[in-house]
Amino acid sequence: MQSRTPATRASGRPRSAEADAAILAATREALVEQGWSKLTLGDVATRAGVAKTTLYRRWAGKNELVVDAVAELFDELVLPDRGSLAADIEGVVLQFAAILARPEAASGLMAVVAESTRDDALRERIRSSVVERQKRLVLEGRSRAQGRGELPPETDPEEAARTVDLIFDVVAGAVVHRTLVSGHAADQDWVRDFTALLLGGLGAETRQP
Amino acid sequence: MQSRTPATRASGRPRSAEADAAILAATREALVEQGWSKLTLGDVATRAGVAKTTLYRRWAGKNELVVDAVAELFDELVLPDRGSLAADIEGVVLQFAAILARPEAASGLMAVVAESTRDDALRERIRSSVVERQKRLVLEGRSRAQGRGELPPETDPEEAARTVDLIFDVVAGAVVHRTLVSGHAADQDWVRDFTALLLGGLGAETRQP
Amino acid sequence: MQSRTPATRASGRPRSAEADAAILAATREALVEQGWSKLTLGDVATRAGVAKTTLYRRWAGKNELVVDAVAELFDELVLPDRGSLAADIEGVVLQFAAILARPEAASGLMAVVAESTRDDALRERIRSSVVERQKRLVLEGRSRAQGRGELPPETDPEEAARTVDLIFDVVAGAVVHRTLVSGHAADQDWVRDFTALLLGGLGAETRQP
Amino acid sequence: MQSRTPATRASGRPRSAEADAAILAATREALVEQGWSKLTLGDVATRAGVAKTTLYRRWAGKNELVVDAVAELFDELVLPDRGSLAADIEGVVLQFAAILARPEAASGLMAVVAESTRDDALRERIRSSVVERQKRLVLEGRSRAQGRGELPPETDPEEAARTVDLIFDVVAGAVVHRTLVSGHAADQDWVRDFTALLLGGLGAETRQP
DNA sequence: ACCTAACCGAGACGGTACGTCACGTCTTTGT
DNA sequence: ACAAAGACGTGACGTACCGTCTCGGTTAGGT
Repeated sequence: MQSRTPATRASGRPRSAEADAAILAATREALVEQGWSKLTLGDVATRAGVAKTTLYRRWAGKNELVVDAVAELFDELVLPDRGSLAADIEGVVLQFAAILARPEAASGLMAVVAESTRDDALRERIRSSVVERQKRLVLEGRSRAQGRGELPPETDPEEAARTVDLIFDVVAGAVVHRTLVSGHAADQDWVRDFTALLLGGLGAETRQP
Repeated sequence: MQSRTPATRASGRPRSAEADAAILAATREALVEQGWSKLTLGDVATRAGVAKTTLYRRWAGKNELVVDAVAELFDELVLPDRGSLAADIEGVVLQFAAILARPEAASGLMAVVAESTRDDALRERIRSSVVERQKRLVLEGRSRAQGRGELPPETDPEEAARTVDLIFDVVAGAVVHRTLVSGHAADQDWVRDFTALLLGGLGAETRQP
Repeated sequence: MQSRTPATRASGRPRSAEADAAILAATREALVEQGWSKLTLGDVATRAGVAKTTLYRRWAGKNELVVDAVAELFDELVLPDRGSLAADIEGVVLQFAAILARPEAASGLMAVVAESTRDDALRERIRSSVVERQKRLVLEGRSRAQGRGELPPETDPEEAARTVDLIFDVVAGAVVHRTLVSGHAADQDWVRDFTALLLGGLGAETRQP
Repeated sequence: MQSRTPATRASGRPRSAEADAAILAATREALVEQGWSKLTLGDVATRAGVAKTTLYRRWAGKNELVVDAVAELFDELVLPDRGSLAADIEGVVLQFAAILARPEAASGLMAVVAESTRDDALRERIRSSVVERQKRLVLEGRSRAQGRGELPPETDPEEAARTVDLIFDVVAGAVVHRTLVSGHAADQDWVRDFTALLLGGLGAETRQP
């Protein structure tokens, strides 16, 4: 995790860069083993081979640390090109569901969302580093579908933005609710049903004046 | 709350009935003022005019207490009869959004959902006392729409159940995501867009078996 | 145990006589198993097959209960007639040491003595039901020794009383200290040495007015 | 108090030296005001201007703390040189009685002795830090008396040790019993009588083969 | 043969203190 | 100059007993 060059002595502060990665990895590891509420910063520091002070020097607290640790997980999402809008959506929703099914994501993400209801800065941090960052997938999917002729080009840019937001709320919300609240896996069958509903709704919506 | 069996002889001093109500009210009050993470059971006990031990005698911990306190909030949901399925859905979704916008609901609910990712009993408690309990609204709405001829009578009961679950995941999930993650109110306009998407999707789904 | 006044009308159900004995026995049992500091009145009540209320109706608290429970132990002391004052003393001191070596006596007695340093009523209760009650042994021993001609008849009654008190303090104190503080058994050898010292001291004292 | 080994590397912030003294002083203060059974470690910590955790970091519990707090009291004992063995003994016994008459000593000491009947480590702690530590007085008194010719030089070292122990049990035990159980002060008169008895006994004992 | 008052068991109640844990801050020493 | 180690004040935790208070039910007098 930290020893890369055991030959060269590390005088000064060569540590800084590695420490960040080690801490975030340790945070995810601790989330898996203990879950949000039993995760302690002291334990994270120990796992990362770092002093507690070092940790506090870089993050304000548990919330901020976990947001950063969890946000990295979502960067692995990619929009597959399966030939049709429906298939593309199904693919990315399944990936999203797979990430959410991982204990470090589920436990950590919901907890910081809960905290963010009383902490605007935290909500903004979540929005920008988790949500907004993945909106690229919706945009990319739409433009690809437009290229295929499955969707008409948007006319009103403002309404288009509203639709992106709506889709995001529906997709992310439904998968989260299915996985965490209903307690069932968002598996192939469910994703197919859900995608059908979503596409049907979008079609209907776009058809209406 | 949990006593089901008056069959067992009631020996000794009976539990105070008022205490339960006072504790749940105090819990909601504390949720509003402090939020989940700063809510302490000692404080709740004090607010309720009750000893900490009394509280622990009835609830296993913070999680269970908050589930019960929050669950009561959702009992006030009613399905309005506005003449059309779309209007009915808009009405109940707006009510749901209004409850979620209340700080005691948002903070508490998300937190216990986060906790429930590592505690199956807690998830089940949430499901049965919050989610399942409100599924009545979907059922009632559907049967009313069927009466009006807006929806065909279901043929396959199993598929019908799956659809109810799907609707619930989509509605609850979308509203929660909109309110808590995106950080925008689920207002009239948004609800209208969302309802249109949902109904369109359902129509499309039922049309193409 | 303490009811002296049958003057007050005895209406209603009378107190169970068996309960008293059961409670005191249970107290001693609990003292053996848990020791003073871990002895709880709830546990004593359970052992005695009695409700906590019954116990509190009869004793003011742990201290008073333990004094009564322990006091009974010392009633089995008898002054043996072994033919000489020295032998008599050795006999009774050995008996006393044997009682003190029992865990219910040691743990309980020292604890209530400690408590009695801040509670005059408790000290008086200890004095009257434990100490004063056994002073009979000193008196009996002295009169027997006088009968044998080993001790002269007392001339000054006040001084005689003072001597009895002194003997009691020395005997009881020394055995307690040997057993509990020094942590050694007050065995045959020690008792012989101690008795020699005591008798020598008494002889010397009475010789030199 | 307990740290003896500077051999172990001293890393991290060292323990506050002042805290130890403040805690022991606060303990004695609380013993005076509340007595053993109402003394709480939380209160001691508050009085000492120290956190409860600091206290628990250094002492295992109430018992150990009180032993250390009380032990310091006995360090002020000195053997006066009054010219004769009897006078020396009277002097030191009076000092001992004066210490025992102080509420912090009486309440605390008896209580830990009571506890020690079920805790060998505690008894050993009491023995070594209270009892054994003051045995110096007996040794010094004897050697001084031997210098004066009041006592013969000991011949059998083993018997001499036994005698020291016996004297200690008799002196300490008698004073404690007089003070705490009989409830009378160990005043000048009583000490004179007691010393006479003790010296007479020792003389008689040493005279005997 | 009832009354009826005091007893009894059970167990919930408002409290207090416990001993532990994690927090976030602050000294130290070492490199 | 910064990092590790770890002690510090703070405050909540969940538990254990305390001594009191209902409860429903029992048990002996006194009438």
